[in-house]
Amino acid sequence: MASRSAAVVWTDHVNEVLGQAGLRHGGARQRVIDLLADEACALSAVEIEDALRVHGTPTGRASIYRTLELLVDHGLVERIMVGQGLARFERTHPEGDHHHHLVCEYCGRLVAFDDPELEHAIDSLPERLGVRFEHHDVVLRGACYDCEE
Amino acid sequence: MASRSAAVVWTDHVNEVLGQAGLRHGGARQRVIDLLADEACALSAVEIEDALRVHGTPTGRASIYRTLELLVDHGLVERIMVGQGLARFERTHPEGDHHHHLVCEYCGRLVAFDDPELEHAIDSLPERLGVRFEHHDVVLRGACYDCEE
DNA sequence: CACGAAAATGAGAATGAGTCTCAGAATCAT
DNA sequence: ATGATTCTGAGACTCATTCTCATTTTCGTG
Repeated sequence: MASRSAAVVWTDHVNEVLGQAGLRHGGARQRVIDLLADEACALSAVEIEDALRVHGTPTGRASIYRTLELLVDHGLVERIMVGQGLARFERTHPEGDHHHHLVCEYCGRLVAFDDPELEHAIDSLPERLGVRFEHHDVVLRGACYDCEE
Repeated sequence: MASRSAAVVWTDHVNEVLGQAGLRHGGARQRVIDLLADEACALSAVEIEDALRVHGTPTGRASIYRTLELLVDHGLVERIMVGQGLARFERTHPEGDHHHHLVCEYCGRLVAFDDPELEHAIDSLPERLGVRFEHHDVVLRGACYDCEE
């Protein structure tokens, strides 16, 4: 059996989760899902709106935001606050691996990284501090590889 | 010699740093500084604007944002992005100690915490990943002590 | 297949934090 | 006291995001 691409795996997973949640199909939602499936990097809602318009299928802003919120609520997409009131959205792996981001202050790019030591420090925080939390954002602001002088 | 309060120490430090930077005095700026000195918890720009108006000294929004940016640039105040495009501002200790925040998703409160293991993991990130960064935000979203069920 | 209740959609108005402009007021070295 | 420079603030503006509500689509059921 040929191995299927990560995009297809993710799309199937999304449709399964949303189907189990009792949601109906809809054109706008599927368009956003398909776009996120094809894009590896994090998109903003505005970029999604523009991409769909350019692709020839203008889609209402409200539907885009609704879909993104729905996907975030179901853990299918991660919302990354990159500052200045702008959010970017990126599909998550069904396996639940986790990574963080560096926002380059020079070129604006978003660089994902993964660090077991950091992850361990965060995971063990609840017991050390006695707090409970569902989500955590770690955003570094600095220079990406290309913008190092 | 009587020990002076943290607020006074901070205010003196701010005025010294700004004086060395060759800035002149100004009423609006001093009002924002005094308010931040008296408030231990993180304030948003809107809260500062409201507090000054209620205190009987309405202050222009532009001056408030200018002052906050100035203080952040000089490392005297920390900008905390609590999500939804809202920033909160909190004075830093001159000694440069560092802490992070938990945003309570139930009551909206901001709880500061301090954790050496997490701090170490972050501090050692640049050499492990080969990136350079100036700032980092760690924001947890969950339940504060009071909102635990 | 047709019906209709419930869900999805989208155009555009509304919101709200933050930014910008620019004319007038305040500061301070001389 | 002077005047170059800095500070201030009213309000217009930006722009991502949210809201409204009338219309369209979906899909289980008769």
